Amino acid sequence: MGGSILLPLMADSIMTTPTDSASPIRVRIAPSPTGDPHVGTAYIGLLNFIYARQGGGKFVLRIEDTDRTRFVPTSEQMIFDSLRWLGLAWDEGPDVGGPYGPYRQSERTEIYREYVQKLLDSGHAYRSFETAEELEAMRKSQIAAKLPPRYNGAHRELSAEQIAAFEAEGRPAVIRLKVPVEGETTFRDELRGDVTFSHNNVDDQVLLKSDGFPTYHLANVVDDHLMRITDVIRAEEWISSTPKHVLLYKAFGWEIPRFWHMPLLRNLDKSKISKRKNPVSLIYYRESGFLPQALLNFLGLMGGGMVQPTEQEIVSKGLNVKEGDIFSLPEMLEKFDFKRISLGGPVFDLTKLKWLNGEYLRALPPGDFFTALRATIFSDDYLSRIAPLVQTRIETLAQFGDMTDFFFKDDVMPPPEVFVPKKRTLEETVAFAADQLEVLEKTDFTTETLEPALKQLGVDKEWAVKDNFMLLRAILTGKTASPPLLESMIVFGKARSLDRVRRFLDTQKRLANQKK
RNA sequence: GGCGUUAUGGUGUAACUGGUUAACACGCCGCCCUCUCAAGGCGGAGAGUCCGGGUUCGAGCCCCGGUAACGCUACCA
Repeated sequence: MGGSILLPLMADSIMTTPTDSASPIRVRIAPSPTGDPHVGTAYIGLLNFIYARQGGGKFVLRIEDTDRTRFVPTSEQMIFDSLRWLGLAWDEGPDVGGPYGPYRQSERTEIYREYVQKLLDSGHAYRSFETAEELEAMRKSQIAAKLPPRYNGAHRELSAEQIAAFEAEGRPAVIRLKVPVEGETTFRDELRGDVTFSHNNVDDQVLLKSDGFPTYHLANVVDDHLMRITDVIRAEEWISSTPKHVLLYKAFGWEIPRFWHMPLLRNLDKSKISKRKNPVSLIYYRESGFLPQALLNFLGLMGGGMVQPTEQEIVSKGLNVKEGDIFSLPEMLEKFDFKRISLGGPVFDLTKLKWLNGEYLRALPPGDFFTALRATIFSDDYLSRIAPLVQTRIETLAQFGDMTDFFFKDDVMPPPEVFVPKKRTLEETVAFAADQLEVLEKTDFTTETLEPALKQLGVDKEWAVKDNFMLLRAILTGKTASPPLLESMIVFGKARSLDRVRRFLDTQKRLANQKK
C-alpha cells in the first residue's frame, strides 16, 4: 500500500491522501443487527480481515444499531457467533472491547450529538422541520413532475425566529447536511480511480433523525474518524453516498480515509443478492452443513483477488489444476491481492459452493468427518430436540429415519398433489404460501408466537387451520404426515425453514412461468 | 427520470507493459473405472471478449460514441 511518502507535511493539503505512512492500518466492518447475519457481511468481513492482517493492522467490529425500527435483539449475538464460526476474529468490538469504544452506535449517541452541534455551529448543517408525510408528498410531486426526488432545501436558511416558532409548535426536527449548491466532490476509489459527483446530485442528507439517533452517514464518518479507521472497505452500493461522507470529513476538517468499494454479490439474474433468490443467512449455511473454510474459500473466489498458480507451479508442485480455485484463509492472507479484484458483480452460485464444500468434506480425515457430522447435523443437541417429537409416533427405532428425514435433507420439493388442498387451486395455494412466508419472516420461532400468528393469517385469508398447516407441512417436510409442525419448525430452525419456503415459492414461480 | 458503477462461454475467474487457434475451475454431455451412486481418469460442446467506429503491421487490453445490467436516488443501512 503506497501511502504518501513523497508528500511533505502539508497541513492543509488538497484532501485525499489519507493517513501518513506512519499511521497503522485499521479497518472495520459495521453490520446492522436487523436480522440474520448476512453472507454479504461475511464477504466484506473476509476482505477487511485479510486487509488488516496483510497490513499488520487492526480489524474492528462495530455494531450499527441506529435504526431502532429494524432492530432485532438476538441479531447481534448471531453476528458474533457467525463471524467467529468463520474464523474472522476481530481485534476490537462490543464484546472484546478496545481503546476506541464503545463499539455499539446506540451507546454513542452523545458523541454524535456533540459533533452534529459542531456542524450546526460552523454552518455545515441545519435544522429541518418537515414531517415525514410532508417529505413524502414533496417526493411524490417531484416524481410526478419527472424531477429527481430531492429535499427542496426549504429550511436551509431559516431565521432564528422561524426556528423558534417551529420549536414552540413542538415540531420535531431533523438535522441535515448543508451540501454546497455549486461545485462538485471528487474522491478516489482505490479500485476505480477518481469518482466525481456534482453537488446538484447530492441531497441534503439527514444526519440526525428526529428520534435523536444519527443516520448511517453521520455515525459512520464520526466513528470511522474517532476509531482511526484508515481504509473503508465496503460494498459498492455505498459509492453514491461517498460524496456526502467526504463532505462531512471536510466539514470537520478531518483526514479522509482510503475507500475501497467491493463489487456486490449477485443473484443468478444479476440483481443484488437477496433472500428471495438465494440463501443469504449465515445461520442457514452453518446449519445446512457447510464448512466455514469452504464458505470462506468460495467468498474469496468472488471478485477474484487471488493470484493464480502459474503453469510452472502447477507442474513443479504437482498441483491438481483445480487447486487454483481451492485455497485456505492463510493462503489468502499470503496471496490475496486487492489490486487484482475484478469489478463486475460476481454471481453467488450455490452450485460451485456445494462442489467446493464437497471437496473440503472429502479431504477431511475420516475422524474429522465423523466429528463434523456429530458437531452439526447429528449433534446431541439437535437429535435430543428431535427425539421427543417422534417418541410417541414410532413403533421401532428404525422408523425414526422415515419420520424425520426432512430434518436431515438439503431440500425437499413436494409435488402439487401433496401440497394443494382439495378445494383450492394451485395458484391460490402458492399465493397463500407467500402470505405464510411473510408472516413467518416477522414471527419469532416459539410455540407461543408461531401458532397464533399462523392462525391469524388463516382467519384473515379464510384458510382452514387444517389446510393452512398442511400446506406448510408439505413445503417443509415434503410429506403430509410428520411430527408436530410447529415444534418441528422450531427445531429445524428459522433460517432453514424460511429458506425452504422461499425455494418452494421460487420453484413454483418458475414452473408457472414455464407454462405460460 | 437523474446520478454513479460495471461489461470475457450458463457461472466464477485468467490472459506480463497491445503480439500466435482467448486459458483454468464449476456446471453440462460422452467414455473409462465400478455391484449402485459419488469420487477419480479421459474426451467434448459451449465465448471470438456488450455493440459500432477509430488508432495500430496487430486490440479483450488504447481512444471516441452508443447500449445494457446493476447500484443509489429514505428521518434503512
